[in-house]
Amino acid sequence: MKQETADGVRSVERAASIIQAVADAGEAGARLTDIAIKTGMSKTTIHRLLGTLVKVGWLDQEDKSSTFYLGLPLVAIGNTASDRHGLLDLAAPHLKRLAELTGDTVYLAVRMGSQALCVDRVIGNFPIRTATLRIGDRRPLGTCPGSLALLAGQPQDLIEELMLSASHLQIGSLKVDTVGLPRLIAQSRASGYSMSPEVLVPGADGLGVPVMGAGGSAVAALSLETVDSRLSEPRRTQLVEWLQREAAELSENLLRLSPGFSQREVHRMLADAI
Amino acid sequence: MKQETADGVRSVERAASIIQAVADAGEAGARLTDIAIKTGMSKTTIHRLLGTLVKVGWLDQEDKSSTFYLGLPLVAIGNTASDRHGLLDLAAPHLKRLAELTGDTVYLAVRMGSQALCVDRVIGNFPIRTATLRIGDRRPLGTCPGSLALLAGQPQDLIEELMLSASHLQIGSLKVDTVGLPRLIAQSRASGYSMSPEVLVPGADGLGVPVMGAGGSAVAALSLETVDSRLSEPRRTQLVEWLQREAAELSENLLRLSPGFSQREVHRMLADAI
DNA sequence: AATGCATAATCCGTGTAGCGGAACTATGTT
DNA sequence: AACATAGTTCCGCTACACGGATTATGCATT
Repeated sequence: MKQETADGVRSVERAASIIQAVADAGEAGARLTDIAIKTGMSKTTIHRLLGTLVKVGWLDQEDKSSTFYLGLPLVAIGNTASDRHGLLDLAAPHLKRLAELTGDTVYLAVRMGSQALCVDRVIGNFPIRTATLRIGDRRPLGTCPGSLALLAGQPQDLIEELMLSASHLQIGSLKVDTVGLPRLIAQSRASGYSMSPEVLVPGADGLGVPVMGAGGSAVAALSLETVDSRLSEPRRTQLVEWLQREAAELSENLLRLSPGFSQREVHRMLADAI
Repeated sequence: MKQETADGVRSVERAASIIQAVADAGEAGARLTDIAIKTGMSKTTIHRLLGTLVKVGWLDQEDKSSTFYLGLPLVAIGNTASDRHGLLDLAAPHLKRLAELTGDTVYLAVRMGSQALCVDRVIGNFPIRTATLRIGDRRPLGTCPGSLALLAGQPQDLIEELMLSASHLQIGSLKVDTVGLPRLIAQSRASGYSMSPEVLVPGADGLGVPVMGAGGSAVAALSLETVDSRLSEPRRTQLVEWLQREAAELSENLLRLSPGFSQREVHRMLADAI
C-alpha cells in the first residue's frame, strides 16, 4: 500500500494538526517539542509550519518566547462559525429571557457529528450557580439534557446511525448508555423534553428541549441547568413550559428567516408565488 | 525582485485566505466562485483546498450544497484562543457581578495589534438594552471606552507606535481622532477611567477601565455600555468605582495565577521561596 | 566559569505534491 | 433548445515542501 487514502493538501492537514495540538494544550499554550510529540511530525516541518501559522495570525508567539498560543483572530472566526444562519443572534434574546425567568443557567447547543456543541450560554441570577458547560464544549449526544433533546429530535435512521457510530460510544470520560438510550429517546419524544440520563455533577441537574428546523428535525437544543432541588414537581412543569415556548418561538423565527432551501429552491418558490 | 518576502508554506497561507473569505461572508456562507473572486486564486486551487479544509473540519458543506460555512470545530478553537492564560475564566465572575450591579452591558476586551478585540460580554437586566459589540468584534484602539482604556494603559512608546501605524488610522467606517487622542489618553490616565470619545450609537455611551498585568501595562479592559441618561453624575462615580474595583481584583488574580514569567523564572522563584 | 542537556533555528539535496490551464459535466436561465 | 454559470476532473511541469544532519541558543548543574 502506498499511502492510505491520502488525498488532500498535506501542509494544510499538518497545519490543522498543529492548531489542534495547540488548542488541546489549552490556555497554557504549546511549544514546538510538545507539538512534535503530540503529532508525530518532524520538528523541521513543524518549525516551518509554525512560521506560516504565526504569519497568518492563527498562532501567536508572545514576545519572542518559545510558547505558542492560538491567535486572537481565531476568536472572531470561531464566533462567526457559531453564528451559522444567524442562529446566535436569533437565539440570544430567548436565552436571556429564560435565564431571567428561571434564574438558572441556560445553554444553546447544536449538533456536530455525534456530539453536541455548546454555542452559547447565559448564567442566571440564582445565588447557587451551576455552569458546567462552557461555550465550545462538546458532549456525546445523549449524555446531558441538551444533547439528549438534540439526539431525540433527529430522524430515526440518523439516530440509529449515531448510536452505532464508534466514536459515539465513548468520548473522554463520558460513556453513552447504549442500552438505556432508546428508552430515554422515546421518553423525550413523548414528553417533548429531556431529563439528564445520569447525574454528571452531584447536586446539579437539567432539562432540555429541541429547537425544530425545516424538515421536522432538531437543529439546536435549549437546555437549562440548576440545582436538583429546584427541579421537583411544581417547578419542573413551569420550567418545561417556558423552555418549550421559547424553543417554539425561536424555531418559528429560524424557519422564517433562514430557510434550509438552496438559492434555486427559493427562486422557484418565489416564481410560483408570483 | 523574485518574490516579495514570501517565505512560508503557500498552501497554508492560501487556506488561511479561504477561511478568511468565508468568515467575511459571515452567517450566509460562501461559494467557490465567491472565494475565487475575493482571493484572486485559481478555481482549481481553491477547489483542492476546499476539499482539505472540509476534511479537517474547518469548513462545512451542509448536505451537498455548494455553499461552505465555517466548521463548528472552530467554535471550540476560537473559544480556547480567547481564554489565553485563563483570562476568560478569571474574568467571568467579575463581568457577571458588574452586569448584576449595574444592569448594563459589560464587555471584556484585549489588544490585538492596533485593535481591541471583544472576548466576552454579559448583558444586564436594565429594560433598555444596548449591546453594540459582539464577541469577536474589533475596534481600532481609542474609538470606544474599552479600547481607549486599553490604549491608555500601554507603555508610552507603544502608544506612539500604535497611533502612527497606518492601519490604525482608519478601520472600517471608524476613524481615529488622531488629533484629540493624546488628550483623551492623558485624561484616561489621570482619572483612571475612559469615556467614549465620540458617540457611536446615538443615545448610548460607556465607560472603560484598564486591567493591569505584569509590567504595569494593560492586558485587558473592562467596559460598560448604557443609555447616556444613566451616565450622569451621581451614578457615573458609582459605576467607575465598581468597574475599578472589579478590574483591580481581576488584575490581582491574573498576576497571582498566570504570571508573565517563563517556567524557569517560576522555578527559580519557587526555589527561593523554599 | 565550565560543562551538559534540552530545545530551537538553519542548511541543503531530493522527490513529490501542489499548481493552473484547459476541457468536461452539472445545473439553472432565457 | 441554446446559453450561461458554477463546479469538477485531467495532466504535465516545476516550484515547493520535506526531513536528516548540523549549528545555535538558552538553562540547569558541577
